[in-house]
Amino acid sequence: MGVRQSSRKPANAREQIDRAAYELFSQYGVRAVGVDTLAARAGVAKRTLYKYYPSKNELVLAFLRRREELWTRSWLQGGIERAAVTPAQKLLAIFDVFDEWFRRPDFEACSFIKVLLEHAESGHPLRKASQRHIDTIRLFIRGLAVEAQVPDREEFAKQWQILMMGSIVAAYAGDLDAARRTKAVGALLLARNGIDARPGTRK
Amino acid sequence: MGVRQSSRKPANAREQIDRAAYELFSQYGVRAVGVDTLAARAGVAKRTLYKYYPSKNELVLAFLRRREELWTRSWLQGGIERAAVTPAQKLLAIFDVFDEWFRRPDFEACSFIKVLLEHAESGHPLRKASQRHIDTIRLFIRGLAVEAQVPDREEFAKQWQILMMGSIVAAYAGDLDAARRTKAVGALLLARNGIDARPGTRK
DNA sequence: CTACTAGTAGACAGATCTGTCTACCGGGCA
DNA sequence: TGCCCGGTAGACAGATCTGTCTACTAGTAG
Repeated sequence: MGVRQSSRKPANAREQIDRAAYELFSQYGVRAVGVDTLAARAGVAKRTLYKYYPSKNELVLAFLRRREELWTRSWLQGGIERAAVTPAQKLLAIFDVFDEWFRRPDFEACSFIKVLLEHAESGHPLRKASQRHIDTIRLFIRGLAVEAQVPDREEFAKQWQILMMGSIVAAYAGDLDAARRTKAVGALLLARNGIDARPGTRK
Repeated sequence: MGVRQSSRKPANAREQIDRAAYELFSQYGVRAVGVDTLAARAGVAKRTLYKYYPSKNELVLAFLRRREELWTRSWLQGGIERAAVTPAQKLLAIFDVFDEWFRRPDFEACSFIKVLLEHAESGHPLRKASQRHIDTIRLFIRGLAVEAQVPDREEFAKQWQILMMGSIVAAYAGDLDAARRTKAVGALLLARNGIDARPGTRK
């Protein structure tokens, strides 16, 4: 029975694996999902999975890379670019994008934070990878800060990321308005840095 | 050999269990620590453990309660009371206490956040318990906001907690100065609410 | 046709997880 | 003396976890 489907859907087993990993890991966390569950969800034999990824760890690393591509770049950065024009407006638009995200019934929080908190051992490859992905996001913020001509870019970017991560955790803890609330604090921080993000310019 | 020690250290098996649970769960997270490891660390038979707690879940709930007592009340609230006098100063002192915490080599982040993020299922008892413990902290903040005569206490408390949680995650991701950075943002938020926390009054 | 490639199904090993159970020990107490 | 009580050590059941392996199949290229 299962045999027949192989000809109907031979479409890259690898892509199926990556998709399933993305769905399951981002929703439930990497510790909570086993490779059997994963293979089943991907509609793929466990053997095939281990052909592409020599260990679950490698698969998780690939998941984190995919998360950066789909979540960080496509969804977050893309959403911001679409929503705002000036760099200061883009910074604030992060929280508009978050606002919609927090209200989705399947809101899953940030995978990088989740993986980071799941691994206490400081040298663990998954922990280090999560840190790097978090750094990547901060570098993006820093870029916007530079464009916005914030005096101390580094300090500002770190503060802004603290706001972002705090709002995500708060939303996961049940505060659906966390994005709106955090945006207000962000506006204060921008103002303190001499940036007025709400000029007469439309949108 | 192990027999002899029982008479030397009969001191409440239960207390030993609670201590071990606190150490291991707070450091490594609840999913990462099994009951065997826990019983071994407590120097107690697994049977004894299951006598006091009918399941691991119950043990984790007890751990969270203990965490609230030791971390939230004793350490955090106690530290704040000791460090500051006025409510506004107390709010800012949170980040002084955090600053020292973040620099400890065994900095373990917030157990409530960890447990929350480890359990995706919205109705899960551990998730709900974590949310309640996070609520407790916010109520404490809210109390300080009331004392400080902040106009909108609820909104302020939620924003302040976002700052707190964001700084903890940032510190766990490697930013040792997260507390100092966040304190600066907190000062902005206080100022916006008409509170000047840095009067001539000493300390 | 042959050989190769990509994949399947699923058994298996060995570790680890939660939770239960038996058999035992030693001190306090009536 | 006899009995209970708190605790120990560790075997066990059954699930689940990562990772390996065999035997098979279907499609494709030469």
